[in-house]
Amino acid sequence: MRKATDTTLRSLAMLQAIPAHPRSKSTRQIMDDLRDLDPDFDVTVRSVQRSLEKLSVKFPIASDTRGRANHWFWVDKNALTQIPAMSAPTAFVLRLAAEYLKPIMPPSVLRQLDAYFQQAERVLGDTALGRWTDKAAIIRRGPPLKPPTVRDDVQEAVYSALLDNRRIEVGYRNKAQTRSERIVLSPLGLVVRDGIAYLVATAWNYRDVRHFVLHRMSKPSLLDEAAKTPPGFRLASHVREHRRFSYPRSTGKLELKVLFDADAAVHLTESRLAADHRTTEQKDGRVLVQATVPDTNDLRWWLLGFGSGAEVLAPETLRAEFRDQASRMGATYGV
Amino acid sequence: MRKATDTTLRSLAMLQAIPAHPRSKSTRQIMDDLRDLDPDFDVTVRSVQRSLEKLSVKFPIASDTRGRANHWFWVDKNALTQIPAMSAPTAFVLRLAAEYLKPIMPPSVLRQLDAYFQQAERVLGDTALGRWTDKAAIIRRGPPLKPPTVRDDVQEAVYSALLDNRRIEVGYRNKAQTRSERIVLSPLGLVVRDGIAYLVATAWNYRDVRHFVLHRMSKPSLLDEAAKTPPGFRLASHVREHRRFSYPRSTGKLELKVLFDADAAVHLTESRLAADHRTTEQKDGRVLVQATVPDTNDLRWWLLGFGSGAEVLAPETLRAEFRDQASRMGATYGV
DNA sequence: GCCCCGACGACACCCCTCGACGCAGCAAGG
DNA sequence: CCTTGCTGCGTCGAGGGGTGTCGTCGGGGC
Repeated sequence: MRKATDTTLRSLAMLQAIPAHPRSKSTRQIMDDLRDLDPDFDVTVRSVQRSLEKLSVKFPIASDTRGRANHWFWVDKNALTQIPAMSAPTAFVLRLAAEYLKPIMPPSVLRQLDAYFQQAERVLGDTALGRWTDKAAIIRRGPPLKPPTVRDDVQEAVYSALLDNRRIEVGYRNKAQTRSERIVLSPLGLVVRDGIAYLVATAWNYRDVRHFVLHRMSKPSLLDEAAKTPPGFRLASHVREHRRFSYPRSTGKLELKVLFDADAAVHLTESRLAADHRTTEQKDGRVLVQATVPDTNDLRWWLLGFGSGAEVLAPETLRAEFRDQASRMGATYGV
Repeated sequence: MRKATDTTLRSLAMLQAIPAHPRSKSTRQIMDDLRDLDPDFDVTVRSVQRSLEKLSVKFPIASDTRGRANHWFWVDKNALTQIPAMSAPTAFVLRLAAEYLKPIMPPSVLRQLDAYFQQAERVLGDTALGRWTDKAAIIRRGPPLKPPTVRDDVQEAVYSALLDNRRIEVGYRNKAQTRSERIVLSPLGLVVRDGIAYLVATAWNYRDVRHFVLHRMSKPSLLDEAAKTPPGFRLASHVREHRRFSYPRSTGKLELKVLFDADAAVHLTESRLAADHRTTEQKDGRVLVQATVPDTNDLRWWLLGFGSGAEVLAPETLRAEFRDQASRMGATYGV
């Protein structure tokens, strides 16, 4: 009674229906999922059992007899096969990306992507002649700040809470790390800044939105209550307005005019500050950069970094700020 | 005469053996690859033909008759199925990563990973209740510099050249963008810094190692000659030594002591500058940070960014540099 | 023009998968 | 303790689909 069914396709769907290790699915549930996916996959339970058994020989899946039912799961969650296979250039880019992300993302967050990075490694291992560490380098500005570590269970729980829109209870240490108290949070969003992950949330039944860093959380437990979102809350505008994050100084834009030393200007002849970015070389070798940019604290921080290598000409208010900075620095260093 | 062969497994392997669109493989070659992979996959050419035909009904693969042979390829290179299926947390992290990488990687480079990002989007689209743009935000320091665009063909050719260790001929515009000349390069490595991709290479048969930015290249053509590597060249040490990249000021380390304003210190109580990083609060509210760090230009740039919010105490040589900077800034702004 | 190679249609064979049935074991409920 | 229901698993018969083989066709290469 074999119908015009495609075993290959069904096997593929089955492999995708099986969850990774900590979770698992009963044979029956896999069959149901399959039928939901495509009515053509409607086969006997016996067939599903047989297929699973067969696949388990060649794929790292295993079953666990709990009660009277067999529960299936992927043994090695890093085992990742994909179709089509990853190409060498893609693997290369993935490697670059991994290198990039390492210093700025919490390690436990990145571990989610380990499977991809490892596969990239495998692909390159097969293809490349030389050693790949010797073919690519990533350079970032600034000292290599080490992001604090986030506990795996915390991270997973926070993601689940965000995904399912549920409340979560965690232990939260205060800044001095002296004591920890349990709090119930309604997660609103996640913000990552310079390797530090903040959960934007409301506590208990309060209405005010606060920030909780993930690396001070412990012993998470997901609650079955729905998260309470303050009416009209939007993460994007919250981030834009909150001083801890974006630091906009005004909503307007600045008509920036800065004179850069030849050394410092090398950056800016290649990258662009804004769409209307213009550079003109001066007689004295310095480079005048003009651009319309948002008025933020970060802009000041970035410009200050050049020290005497960058002279702000306009707007006058910004020039005044820099004059002020210069005089205060002179004071602290006793010039 | 059917042996104990598994059609499902072979089909899966076949799908992986087929390359994505611009490239393609003949039926014969697919068969050979299959046999190389696993001797059990040894079947007639006819069977391979049949399987391919069947798979092409359900998968976006197509054939192209060139000469007398059929060449197979993936039509939609964004079609990516993987086993096991991507979990929601992984998709979320991938989204975060994408957001992170967008401003600092050349767009054409990132496009290699589109398939992954799109799949993450698909997974989240199924799972998430709300809109995901409203649940995660990435914040970086500094103004959003726009990286220059790299031509797709250039990028692909450069990667291939690096992977196969072959020479490459490209058109290269000079800095003023006035004229372009053809050069033959032996690629040694790729360096990405702040969104700008540099190909580290030697030109023609010269021995000196130079840097070529990818966004000034055009009309690439891969040559069949092997790349010439200067004896003893290692990208990692090259990057470390070359002043355009890493800017180490000395090989030693600095015993850094800096007083930060309370505002500025918020960063440093969470992230760590080095393993031996210590912070102690002073009576006046400022925070003393002590750490042993590498002696680089970037460190200076980063510290300068805080302006009068950070006072370098030790080492004395660095303090002298900052005093010098302060006086020069005072001069330019006429304090 | 000859020859080789690859695609493809046809066909027979038989392995492999599928559904069906039955039995055993376990959990829950009466 | 027995019954009921569900699941796993062994077995069996059927037939469909995968497989090798052969023959034909057509396009390049020499």
